[in-house]
Amino acid sequence: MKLPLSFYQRTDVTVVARQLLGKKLVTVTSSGLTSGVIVETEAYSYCERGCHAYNGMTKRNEVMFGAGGVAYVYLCYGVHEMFNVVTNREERADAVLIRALEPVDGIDLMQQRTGAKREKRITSGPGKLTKALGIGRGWNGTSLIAGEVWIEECRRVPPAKIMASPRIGIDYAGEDAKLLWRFSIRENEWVSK
DNA sequence: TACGTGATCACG
DNA sequence: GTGATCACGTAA
Repeated sequence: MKLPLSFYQRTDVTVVARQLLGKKLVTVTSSGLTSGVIVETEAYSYCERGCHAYNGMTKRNEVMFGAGGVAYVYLCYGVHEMFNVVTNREERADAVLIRALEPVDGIDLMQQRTGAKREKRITSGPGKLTKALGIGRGWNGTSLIAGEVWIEECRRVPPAKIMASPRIGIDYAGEDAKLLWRFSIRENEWVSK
C-alpha cells in the first residue's frame, strides 16, 4: 500500500524523516521495478539555513512550496541527482532527502544501471540510489501517490534503533548545520559513510 | 585530501 | 552575461 498524502502533509518534517526509516521506496520504469528499504534520511525546513527554500522560491525549489506528497529532484555538483520527498502544506517548503537504501527488488537492474561490478553498496548514498532506481530530474514534481514512484509500509523500526546526527555537507548553514536532523537505522550496513 | 562537473543563483 | 558555489563520489 502506498503511503497516503496525510503521511507527507504533517507539519513537523523531522517526524516524517524519522518515520520514513523502514519504509520501502519503489520505482517502476519500462526496464522494470526496483525498490529498497530506507535506512537513512535528512530533514530540511524553510525555517533553517540548510534548506534550499530558506531564501524563498526559485525555479529550482518551486515544487517544495507545493503541498507534501511529491518528489523534489535536483542535480548536485553537476553530477548527482538527489531525491527528496516534499512534506508539509502549501507554502511551508519542507522536504526529506533520502540518503541510503537497503536494496530489495530488482537488484540486477540496479547493477546494470550503475555499472557496479560488485553488488555491495550500490544504494548507500543519495547520488547512488537515484542512479540505481532510475530516478532523474524529469521526475521532479512527480506525485508519490499516483505515479511510477512511491513509498510503502515495510518494516517497523523501534525508536531505540533510530540514530540522530548532524546533516552531511551543509557547512554553509552555520549554526543550523549542528541540528541533529540526519536520521539513520543504528548498525545498518547500508547507511552511507 | 583533491577535484570533476554543470545547473543554479545573485550579482550587474 | 558572469562567476562562485554546491544536500556527492571516487580515486589516492
